Amino acid sequence: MATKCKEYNFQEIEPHWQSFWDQNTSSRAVNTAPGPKYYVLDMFPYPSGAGLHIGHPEGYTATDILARYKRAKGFKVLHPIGWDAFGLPAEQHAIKTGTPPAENTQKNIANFKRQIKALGFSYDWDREIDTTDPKYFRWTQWIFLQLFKRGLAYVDERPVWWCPELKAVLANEEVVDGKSEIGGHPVERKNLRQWVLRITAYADRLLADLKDVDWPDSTKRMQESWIGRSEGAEVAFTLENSALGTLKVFTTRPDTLFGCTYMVLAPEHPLVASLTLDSQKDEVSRYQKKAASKSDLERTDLAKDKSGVFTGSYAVNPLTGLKVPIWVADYVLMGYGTGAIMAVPAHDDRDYEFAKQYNLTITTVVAAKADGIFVEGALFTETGYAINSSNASLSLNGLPTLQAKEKTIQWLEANKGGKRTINYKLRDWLFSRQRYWGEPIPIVWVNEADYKKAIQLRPTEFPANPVTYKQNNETHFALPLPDSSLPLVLPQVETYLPSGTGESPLANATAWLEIYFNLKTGETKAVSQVSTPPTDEGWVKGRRETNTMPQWAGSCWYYLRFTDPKNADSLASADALKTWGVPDIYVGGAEHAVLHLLYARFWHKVLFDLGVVPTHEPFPKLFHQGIILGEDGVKMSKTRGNVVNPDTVIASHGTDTLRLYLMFLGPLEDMKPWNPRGIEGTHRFLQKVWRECLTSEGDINPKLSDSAEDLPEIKKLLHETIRKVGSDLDTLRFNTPISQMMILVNAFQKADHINKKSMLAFLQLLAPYAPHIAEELWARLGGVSPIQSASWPIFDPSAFATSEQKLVFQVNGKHRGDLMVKAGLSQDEAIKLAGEHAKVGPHMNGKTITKVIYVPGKIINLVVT
RNA sequence: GCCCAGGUGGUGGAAUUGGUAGACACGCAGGUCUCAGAAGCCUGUGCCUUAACAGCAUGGGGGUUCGAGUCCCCCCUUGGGCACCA
Repeated sequence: MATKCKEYNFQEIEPHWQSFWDQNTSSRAVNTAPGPKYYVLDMFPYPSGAGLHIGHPEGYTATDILARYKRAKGFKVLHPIGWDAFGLPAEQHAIKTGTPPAENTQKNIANFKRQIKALGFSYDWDREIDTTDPKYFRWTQWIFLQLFKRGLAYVDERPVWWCPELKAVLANEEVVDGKSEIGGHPVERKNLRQWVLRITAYADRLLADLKDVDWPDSTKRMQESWIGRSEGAEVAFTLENSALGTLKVFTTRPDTLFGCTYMVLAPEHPLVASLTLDSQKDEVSRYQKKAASKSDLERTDLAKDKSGVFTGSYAVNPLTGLKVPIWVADYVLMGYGTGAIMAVPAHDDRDYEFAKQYNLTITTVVAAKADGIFVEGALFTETGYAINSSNASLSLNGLPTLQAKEKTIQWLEANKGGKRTINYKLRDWLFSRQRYWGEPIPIVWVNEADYKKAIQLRPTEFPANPVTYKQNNETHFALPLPDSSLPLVLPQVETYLPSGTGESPLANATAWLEIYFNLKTGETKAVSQVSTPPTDEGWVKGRRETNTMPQWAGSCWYYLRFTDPKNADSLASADALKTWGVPDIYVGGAEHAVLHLLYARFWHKVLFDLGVVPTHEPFPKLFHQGIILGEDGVKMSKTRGNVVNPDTVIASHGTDTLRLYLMFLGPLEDMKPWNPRGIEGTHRFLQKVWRECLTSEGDINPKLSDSAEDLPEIKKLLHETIRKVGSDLDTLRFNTPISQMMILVNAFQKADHINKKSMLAFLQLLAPYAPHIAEELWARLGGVSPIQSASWPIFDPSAFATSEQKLVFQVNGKHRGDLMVKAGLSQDEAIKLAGEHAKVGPHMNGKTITKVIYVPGKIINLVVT
């Protein structure tokens, strides 16, 4: 039932239809519904305390348009939303106020939900998910255990930001200019025990499978360079002190091995201590200390000047047999390759710069041309031809770089001096946070004897190699919780402040932390509440993991949960996954181009290997909406005071106007400034639509006729509009259909009568963009609600045919005039008309036509001299 | 430094992929209606000059073509990403 508004009263109309859609479950996705499926997904938001800003509804409007369009086209549509609700701000708020983060998070979710509902998005609210809900994160924990079982999760000492003053580990964003964000205290790097996921094991597949997804090229390229695959060789250099074994390096240019005149170790390299001669000890350890105090950022920031110290030791170049000095320098990173390099100063900028600084030998072994002419001691980093590169058993001279590489690798492999290797920039994923507000990691630490007992009882749940760490000479073994004891929920704590030892606040939740654990049943008892330890078989004593998961965890698989959000037996049923699969389109900001999308792909591939999901990629098609800038052309921010709140716009102009305007602003993918004045244009458009349908008394406009045929121009325009709206939506162009609809309505306005069916068809085209007004007018003109259940209009190509076409005249390529001509005009007739044309003729007078280019119905170009 | 995407009126943007540059809208100016205003409607609006024609114009310069915003080369510039990855 429509409202009875006389004027376009959006404040009445919008809530009215929102509750109608709610009651009619218009946007519910039904697994068993007929028709092809269409799964359209937004990147779900983090429900911050600040509420929605105008950037959220931009992407959400686009996906809502697609959802409504596809429903009208007969698809069964899955269009869900949820909350990525673990996160640092909630924790910081909890520390400040003492309110449990869960409480504040729920408050923020309620506010986000209210705002999103006011925008009229057709989400299936029955499928709403919340990553902090134990029913949800039970499966996040389950996936973690699958990773653990497959040896893809391990613990390692990793450096984190540590603030001695606050006695807390800080996240990157909590460190500003080397000081803690809170209080401005100095921070340092400190090694702490961390969980790490072995994403590098999937590096090759994460790279190769990019070819199978339809993503923006820039995003693919970012992932490619993040993974950073490079081919080369590992070369083992014999050390002068043979007791120390060999020094292994990675190089992408094995062909330049003859030109290696020194070597460099990263300051953290394990061989530094043993390679440093006594005479150099002081200098080297001073250098190491200096390097350690610098953060990664500083080390790369101060990259202009190279620095390093000589260890006093030498290695032997396997090809030249010459002694090469071994240096320590922080331009070599421990985290990449082997943490040591062979330096070829003649053919690498960094080595060249370093060699110049410390007067090291520079030997040229590659020349630009095959004739071997080169400038001694110059830098040449490109590929070319090998020179000065031969010994008794190998000669590369004259070979182009590519072949020289191959030949060197073969020689190395034959002489056991090295091997072909592939290296990745990608590092394993640091997966733990020393925080309260995250998914608890479902691990209990036990001693070796108890671990062995556990393996006997539950042999399938353990990785091939136990995950352990050592503390105070005691080795702790990671014992996974059995499935039956998930979810492992967060305990209530008295304070959300960090424990002070570098562990999370969970380290203070003694009753939760120190437990007796039954290996068979998963049952637990708090040590503090048991006077005598249980002695029955299966009980062991353990300490829970105090780290929690990072915020990425919950967002790594949420798109799967939407297919079956209430399932208590699995993360989603095979049937639901088969019905809905993965999103047909995924829309979100480009700021997640690397991390979220890479992590989600990694988990998806693991789940694929486990047989849980049927596809090897989670997001076959991805689209990034651009950022909406403030009125001043700068990114919106509270401090600048240029933030636009959707609530304000909805109150003043209505959500239909807002949605339409967000799309009208420009291509979805572009970065574009918000212009508060422009919104009037789309609002006027909707008012014009209203007036064309209804009189000022709210009755059907008498110019709408049940019987009278439209004029051919109107008919043509309507069908062109049907075609354009459809084809543009299919190619994700959301701005141009609006212009076309405006052109149509301008024509409606000028016509003295319109066939009512034409107006109804137009309302269907408008409905995905401005669903409330379209629904209202549709009902007032006698349509059956909801409008999306009426099948999408089909355009009739015969309506495009006209007897007259506009022909453009050009003389020597310059536009000189145009004329409506009959269809099928011959070239000779066209030339004749050109000569007679008042504006075209004079340009031809007294000249000879030497060439004619005629595109019938479009253009004729006369070349004259 | 390297990689990527852009640069079109006063403003946001359009241009069927080599065929009328500036659609559609904002803004502005004039008109109509009105006692007056608002809303609506009509007209105009790239630049320069003009009575008019013409000329110029898609960041700049060159090229290909009958014809270039669109294709090619060089340069400038804005934004994004990476950054001692051997």
